[in-house]
Amino acid sequence: MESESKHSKDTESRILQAAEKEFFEKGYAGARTASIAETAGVTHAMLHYYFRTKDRLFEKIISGKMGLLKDMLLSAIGDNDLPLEERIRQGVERHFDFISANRNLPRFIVNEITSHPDRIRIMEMSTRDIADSLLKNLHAEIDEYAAQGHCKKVDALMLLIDIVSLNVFPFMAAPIVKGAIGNRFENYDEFLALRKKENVETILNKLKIH
Amino acid sequence: MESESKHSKDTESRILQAAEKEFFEKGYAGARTASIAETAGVTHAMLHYYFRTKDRLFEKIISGKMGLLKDMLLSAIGDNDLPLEERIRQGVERHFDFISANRNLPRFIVNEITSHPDRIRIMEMSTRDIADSLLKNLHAEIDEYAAQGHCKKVDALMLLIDIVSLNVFPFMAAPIVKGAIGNRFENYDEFLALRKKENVETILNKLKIH
DNA sequence: AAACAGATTAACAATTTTGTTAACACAAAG
DNA sequence: CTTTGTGTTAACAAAATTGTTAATCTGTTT
Repeated sequence: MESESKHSKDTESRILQAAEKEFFEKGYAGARTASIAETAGVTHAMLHYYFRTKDRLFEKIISGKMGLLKDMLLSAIGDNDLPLEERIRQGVERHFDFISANRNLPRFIVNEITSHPDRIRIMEMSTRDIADSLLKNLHAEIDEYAAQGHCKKVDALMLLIDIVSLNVFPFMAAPIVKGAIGNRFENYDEFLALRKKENVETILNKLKIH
Repeated sequence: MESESKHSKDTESRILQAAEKEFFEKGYAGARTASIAETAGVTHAMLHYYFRTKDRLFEKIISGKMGLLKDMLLSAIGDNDLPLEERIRQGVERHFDFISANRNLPRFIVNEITSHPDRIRIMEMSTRDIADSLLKNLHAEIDEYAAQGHCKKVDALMLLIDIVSLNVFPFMAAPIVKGAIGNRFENYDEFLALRKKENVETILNKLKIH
């Protein structure tokens, strides 16, 4: 006899979990509340019992994952006291790993932002704040290192966008990249491991003096 | 028998045009046939008259735009007889311009591929074929130039993915990038112009010997 | 002009999806 | 052991979306 048979308080979190999966995979419009409920193993009435509407459930997911966009950007730049080059190497790697651990987060965010521009205008602002504080530091550091002749004077904003572009693409466009690489790799993760190294080199290469 | 359109202009193409916009913006699930009809300036019955179902209309759009994915990859590498470096510069620029002229095509394709993996498995194959023939040439050329000491020996596949990553991202993630750049530029197109140059340099920098 | 054929519309029907309600189950407290 | 409150369910209702039909219009053909 399982004690979790009827009155289990974890149905709410089960719904959230199932909803996250559904929303991430199919987007807001494509997600079906019935499908979410089925995945969670409950009636779809429960979904309304806990979250009133599909919209409010979606908002719960959004606000929960919103901080991750922040982390996604922040993880691109290390925060310790290593030499700049090493910090950037670590930053790129951490950023790559972060996206790897949240593979469909970028696509989801981009999608919902473009199809509901109003709903998430807050995010645009917060993105700006994060990027601003991030870039102010990075920009100053690069200038300092460049003045000392240790690296080229590259634009911090462009460098940040380079990092995010290179790291996000192999996950966001995974099905297409998979098609392009064909059978050159055992599996996709093997390719990703190489890609991570390649991205680090590409970024550091932009800083090298030659 | 040549006179196909009896009454109004070509409503069929107007519907197709409106449908493309709707599908590209909101994806298959988010698109509304009524909205498409309204944009086209006709009753939504016309949509069914010409295309039976939403599904068949979608397929029409897909097959029509499918060749563009091909072009998108092919445009990444020039096809004339300039020196390799110049060819790549031209290729990157043409690729950038192509995406710029089809700004939401990448997001659309990626989305539909991930939410209907079965429907478009053909594309995975064709992508592979294109990439294969493209890379075979590029790979040989890079090796040749590298042997002559004109450039570093970089992996052609990685270079291709670099190009596509860097060029696609500022369009695919436009709302987020817009947030990040804040008020550093007059408008987004001004940023894009600089970004295009930056991408060319980033790619060519990977080939330079130092 | 009459007949004809494709194009168009409005009203309607079917289906899908979301949201609600009322009854029921069960554990804990009085 | 009743009461009480929350969790649960099935059946229902409402809304939204897709798909259909029959009647109408318009240009073309005979």
